[in-house]
Amino acid sequence: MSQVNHPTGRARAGLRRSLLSWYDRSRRDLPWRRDPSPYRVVLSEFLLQQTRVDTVVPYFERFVERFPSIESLASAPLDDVLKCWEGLGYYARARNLHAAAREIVERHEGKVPDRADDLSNLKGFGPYTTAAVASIAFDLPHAVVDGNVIRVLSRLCAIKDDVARADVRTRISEIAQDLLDPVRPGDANQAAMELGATLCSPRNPDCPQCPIARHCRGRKLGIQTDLPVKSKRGSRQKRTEVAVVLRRNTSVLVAKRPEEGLLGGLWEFPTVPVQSNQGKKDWGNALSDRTGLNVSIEGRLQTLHHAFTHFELELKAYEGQATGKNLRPTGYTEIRWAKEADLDRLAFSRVHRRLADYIAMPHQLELTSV
DNA sequence: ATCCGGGACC
DNA sequence: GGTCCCGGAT
Repeated sequence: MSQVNHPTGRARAGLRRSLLSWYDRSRRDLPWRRDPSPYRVVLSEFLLQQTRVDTVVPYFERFVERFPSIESLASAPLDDVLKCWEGLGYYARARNLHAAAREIVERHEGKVPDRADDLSNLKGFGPYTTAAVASIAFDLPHAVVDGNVIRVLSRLCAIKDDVARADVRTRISEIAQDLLDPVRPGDANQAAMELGATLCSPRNPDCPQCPIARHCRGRKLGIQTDLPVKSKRGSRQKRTEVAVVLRRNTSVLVAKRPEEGLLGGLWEFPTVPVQSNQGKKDWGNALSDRTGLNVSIEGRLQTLHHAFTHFELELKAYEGQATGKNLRPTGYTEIRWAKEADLDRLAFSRVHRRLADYIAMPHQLELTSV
């Protein structure tokens, strides 16, 4: 059952040539492609983990402006990096990027290592990012395997097995490595991903425009839109939390989440999980425990919805009153009264940023927010 | 309203 | 295989 069903010999040479010449004609003009210095490649690849190009571009521009070099990134406080990352999601990536920059400065004289095994020892460098940086920054022949490549190759080779399986992933990696153009590995990798991101899209692949359509077994069999086969993700559970906006003069109470775990290191309005049989009294008690103040819940502001990977959050925001002086965070690393005008300086998750924007100007936002 | 796509790390 | 987010498509 190990028959070769990907292009070899002259077909492989033709496929490489068609893919690269399509890429040379059609590649998107992206900021990190204009100057693919190792630092810019590293930065772009971290930003691109789990995130689309269009979303990343403005973040990339802000990052290179704010942190123009590895050294400037390494010497910055993590809070500054998180602030720059705010709204992008998967905040562990920001922590990993920051840690990797520090490792590069401390152990590699500030130079991004130009060998795959050194790269893979850096924080946040998994198989994909290692191969991407090695090939794009240093022209080393390591094939990348990301979601785009999996889609392109499962179609090209008509792989009908569940791509969640480890053995199927291994097979796809081997095919990617075998097909990789050894002369221009960085461009060949980017070409494969670009093809997946543009023409070979998940729902409506534009096969007539595809430079390698004549090699594609999936298309020949008419099953391209059924590939790749992946096990379905289960339905997401729902969670409900209550957040409280506590004011004192022109300040608002905000708290910082622990560095590890969900939304690690981000600020938020004090929040507690709630059960359906609880009321304002219970929420106030829980928020008192969390903050060290004596909290009572008053009027409802808004209910916000937010989707995480494996649950959906319903966040009920209330105004409240607090008495007491001593702030004692529980389950937070820090808690403080912040001037409303200073909320912009702190890194919030999307959902708490929306709440912050709402309390700053409720009249502009109350009609449009959910 | 719901689903889907996208890597690292444990 | 579970934990980590958000935007865009449907």
